[in-house]
Amino acid sequence: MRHWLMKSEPDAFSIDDLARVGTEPWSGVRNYQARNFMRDGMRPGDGVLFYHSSCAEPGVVGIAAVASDAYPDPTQFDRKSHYFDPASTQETPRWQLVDIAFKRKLARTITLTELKEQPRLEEFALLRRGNRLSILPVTQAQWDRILSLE
DNA sequence: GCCAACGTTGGC
DNA sequence: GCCAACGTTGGC
Repeated sequence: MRHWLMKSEPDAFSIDDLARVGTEPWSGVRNYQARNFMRDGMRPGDGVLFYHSSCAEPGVVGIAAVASDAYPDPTQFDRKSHYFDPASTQETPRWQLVDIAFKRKLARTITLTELKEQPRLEEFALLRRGNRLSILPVTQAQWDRILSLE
């Protein structure tokens, strides 16, 4: 089993939203590297750190799990969607997604500030300079270390 | 709101 | 294939 971190802006979709709906198709990813992680890397059951970005207190707020294999993101075909991609066709869809299932909310937010203070997390992709990827791989050691802070 | 760091686009 | 311009992300 692999582990991942997935970012979401809480104003758009928060850990509480995920708790409410239970399972959510992770639509709208329009970055090839992030898509490739979903398409080629993720398997049902993989653990996901749910991260709030672009907010007052950025950090890891909950645990989720990959709940499906990758399949075409329907929003790419929807002309009314913000994520519509005119270059994508039903025959050769460009964008894929996976379903994400709520597991639990953390007792508290493990903040980005705290993560930066951890010497053993220097290699963590989230903390790398200029990182903007919305989906990142997390090693078992990083996963354990981050959750030990809870 | 600012700005650094990227990714993408499109002219050539 | 290069690269400038532009758009986006995301912390602060």
